[in-house]
Amino acid sequence: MTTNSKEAILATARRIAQAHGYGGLNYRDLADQVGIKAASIYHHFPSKAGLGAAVARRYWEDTESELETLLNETADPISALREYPKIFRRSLESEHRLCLCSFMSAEHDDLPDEVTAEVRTFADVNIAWISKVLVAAGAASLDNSAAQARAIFAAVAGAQLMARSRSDISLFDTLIETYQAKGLLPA
Amino acid sequence: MTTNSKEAILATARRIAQAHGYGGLNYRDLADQVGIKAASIYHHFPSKAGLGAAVARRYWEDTESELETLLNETADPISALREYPKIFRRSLESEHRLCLCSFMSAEHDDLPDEVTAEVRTFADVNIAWISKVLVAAGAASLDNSAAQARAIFAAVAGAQLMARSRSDISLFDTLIETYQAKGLLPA
DNA sequence: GTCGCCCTGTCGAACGTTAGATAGGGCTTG
DNA sequence: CAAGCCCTATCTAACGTTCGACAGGGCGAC
Repeated sequence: MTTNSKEAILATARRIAQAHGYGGLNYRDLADQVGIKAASIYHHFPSKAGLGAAVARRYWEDTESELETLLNETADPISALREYPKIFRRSLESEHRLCLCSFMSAEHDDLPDEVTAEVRTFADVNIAWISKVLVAAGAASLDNSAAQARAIFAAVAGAQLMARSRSDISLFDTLIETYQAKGLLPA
Repeated sequence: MTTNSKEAILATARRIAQAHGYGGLNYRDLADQVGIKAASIYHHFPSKAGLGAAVARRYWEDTESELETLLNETADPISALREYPKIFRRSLESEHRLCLCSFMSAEHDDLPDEVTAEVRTFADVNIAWISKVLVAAGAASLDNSAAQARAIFAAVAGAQLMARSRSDISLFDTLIETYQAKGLLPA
């Protein structure tokens, strides 16, 4: 039961932040959901800014390994790219949650610098992966793969945001299908 | 000077909400920027939920007339569509502000119902306009124009969100260019 | 072995600040 | 005078944060 609290705090804070943002994350609700008291959180995370940064860092670390697993376990790069939007879909499936990076991007002006840095890294990780897979699939050249990767990332994030605002996962699916029909994503 | 306060409150609240969201909008800062006292706002808006709804409603009303003007003053529908992303670009230009609808979509779970309804209408207004112009331009058929319009709206909103998180307007421009290159937007 | 010490994890209680909201009074305009 | 508008003053609730304390385990000194 010792170090489990720290992991439980991280996981729960991530869930809350995906639904309510950094500003909507508060120590009392977080502590309640973890099953400890608010003051106890300070033993593991000395400030909200540090907690937010730790949550965001863990978020992109998890995403990074998830993306690598996806690439390794998929037959070819094109199939991996086809599966990519499902990562965002899964957030919607479980409690209408948003990509942490999207929410925190909106909150950009009110975020501590250490949090902003981790949010930026999340986008970097995604873009680097998409870019790499695009090149491997022969769907983009080296000099324009980054631009295409950014477009894919922004479009998928926008689709998730819109689907969430309508509480309609099928809207996310049709948006992705339209992107595919237009050639922004591989069909 | 009578009704000017109400308009000033609306305009200032809109600016604040575009930068900090509904949750980041508070009566004291709003009153300070308007040049009155916080309690005075209650004379015009009896609750924060009502204020938020009024701001969002005014936002889509302004956008609706702006879109009609754009369509009327542009030579052809295709040109109007090409100009469409510039509406989102202008928000970025003035103080890195986000589309109010995007910010409030992220905050969806914490929004009063009356605010959510207005946010939804903003998206509806945009999609209806894009859909109409797509058909007029012959760029989409009647039965799939709505899907394409939704994809355009979501992608442009995503581009704005991403550009803002990097504080880089040129990133927005290159994202739009990539959308155009892919045929999601008319080139 | 056991005593004393420190470290870890958690807690209750309170801090100062700020949130939205209210009551009541005083201008100004017609 | 009455209505519209804005004020001062205040409230309750919630925020992040701090503090002192307590339980339990590990560990070296005696």
